Amino acid sequence: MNPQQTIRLAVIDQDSGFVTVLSKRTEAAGWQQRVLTSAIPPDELVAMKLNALLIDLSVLGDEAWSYLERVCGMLPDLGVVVCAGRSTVAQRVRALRLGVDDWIGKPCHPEEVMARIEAVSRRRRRSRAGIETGPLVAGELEIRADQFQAFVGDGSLDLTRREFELLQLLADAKGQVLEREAIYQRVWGYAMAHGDRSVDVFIRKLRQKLEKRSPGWGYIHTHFGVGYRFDPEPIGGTEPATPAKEAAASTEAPTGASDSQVVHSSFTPA
Amino acid sequence: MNPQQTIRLAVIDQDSGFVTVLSKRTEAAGWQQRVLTSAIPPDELVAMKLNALLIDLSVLGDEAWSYLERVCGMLPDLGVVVCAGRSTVAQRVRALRLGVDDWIGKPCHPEEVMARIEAVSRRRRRSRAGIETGPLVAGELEIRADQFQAFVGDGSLDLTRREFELLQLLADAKGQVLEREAIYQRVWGYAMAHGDRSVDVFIRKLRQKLEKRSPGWGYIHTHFGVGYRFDPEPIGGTEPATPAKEAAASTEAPTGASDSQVVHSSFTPA
DNA sequence: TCAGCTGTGAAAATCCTGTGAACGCAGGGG
DNA sequence: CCCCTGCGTTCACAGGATTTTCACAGCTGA
Repeated sequence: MNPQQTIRLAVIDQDSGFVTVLSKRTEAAGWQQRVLTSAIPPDELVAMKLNALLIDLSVLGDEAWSYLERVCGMLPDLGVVVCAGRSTVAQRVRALRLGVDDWIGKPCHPEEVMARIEAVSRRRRRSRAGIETGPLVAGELEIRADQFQAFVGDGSLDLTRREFELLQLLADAKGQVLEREAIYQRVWGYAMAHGDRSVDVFIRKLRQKLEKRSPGWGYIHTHFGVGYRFDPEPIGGTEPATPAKEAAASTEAPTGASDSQVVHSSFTPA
Repeated sequence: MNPQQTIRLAVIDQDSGFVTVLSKRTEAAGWQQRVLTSAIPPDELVAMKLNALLIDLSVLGDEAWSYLERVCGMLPDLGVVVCAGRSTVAQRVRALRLGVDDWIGKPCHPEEVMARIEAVSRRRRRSRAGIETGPLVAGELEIRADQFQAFVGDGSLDLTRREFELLQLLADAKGQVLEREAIYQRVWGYAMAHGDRSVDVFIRKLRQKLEKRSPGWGYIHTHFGVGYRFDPEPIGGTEPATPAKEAAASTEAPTGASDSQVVHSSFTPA
């Protein structure tokens, strides 16, 4: 049901006409997109958790090659597409050898740009899928996306598809509070009907299974009136046998001082 | 691992001038290259263990799209680059969406063609490499790709073509859950029609044959709502001859290897 | 304390997979 | 040329597994 992963794209371009047209299409396609008018440090790109980047060469100026080299070096899993008005074979070859995935000449058709970006991120994903996709680890939990399975210390957790996708989503956004609407949208793939409690029910199932296999850890925290947050935290430690009673009463952990930002549904692509 | 893997390229093109020039360069670069003047069945491409393919669209004629779909479907780890004399945006988009990795217009510079092929195959290092060396062994099963046959301890399993390809695909991805769509795409070569149950039927046939020749082993596991996973695991400790419902009834195996979500192939008491 | 949320347990509704069997097709033999 | 056989595909059904829905109880925060 989820073969097509949403594309998280950043566009670095000053050609507002082009960007506007492209944005309209990407939005319609449900991509998450961020537009920038100048180059930003590669580490900020890392933080954006992108899977594709479209850069107009002219924005980069003299730094172009070194910038591309750094970006490709630091984000080996990012699909990088460069576009440029005029270019020579030598430039294109140089960029491609540097690690850039595709080069498109301008003017170009937005549809083709999108198709190429899709191709590039498809390839990245595939190449990572089988080999050494570092499993997501949290607390005693380990999630392997390629196996559709989650593991706790002594074996695999027995999760259904929805449970797994929900857990994966939460764990992927570790530390962030996700609103129900956003969760529903991303796991179920469409908007949540008014009064739907499915998310709550699945949260409960996850909590039960997690508590059973990995007692003494609080994994999923409720934010009243908002949603849920995943954050593995060993609980007090006196009563591991206590049922799914949450540590919601206890005030916030000292660790998560940084991001208590809520992810709103409006940020979520279809 | 070697960062720079030799590229094994096949070129399908009738433009001898272009091919000659390109060959000179690829040879100088140490690539292994095979030149063909007409399309060959995707399974023969599989046998060639390529990591990149360059096709001139005009060679394909009317079959172009279905051929590309089959090739991209059956060889998801292959970098496919299409080149063509004249083309429209719609054609390029269609090809890219079909799974083609790059599209180059002719005339083009050989150096750029090579750079693009490199870019496309850059991330295609798969663990398949190790498998080529010897037969794939799993449980009591041994699969020899070169002979198109599978063996259990005392003799060969006779599998039909589809059965063999399915088994090979699964075993190749031992431990990973493969979704039905992905399986179908890779074995049949094109997208699965909605409601098609062929995969399930072949899984059953495989399970029957495996259980008959190698009882007491669970080879193919079902992940409900997702797909199948190949992983040889001896069932129950003591009585391989009676895989009744006991296995399912047992709550949790402390060993952790077993997973009650997984439906083991069980033979029905007639 | 109150209205609004969330946790829970269980029933009801859906969806998914295993299975047996029929169908159509292609190749080989008679 | 026709029949037989092996293979791949399709169908319909049954039994389960999973998801959704509901009603109610327990909490939360103002």
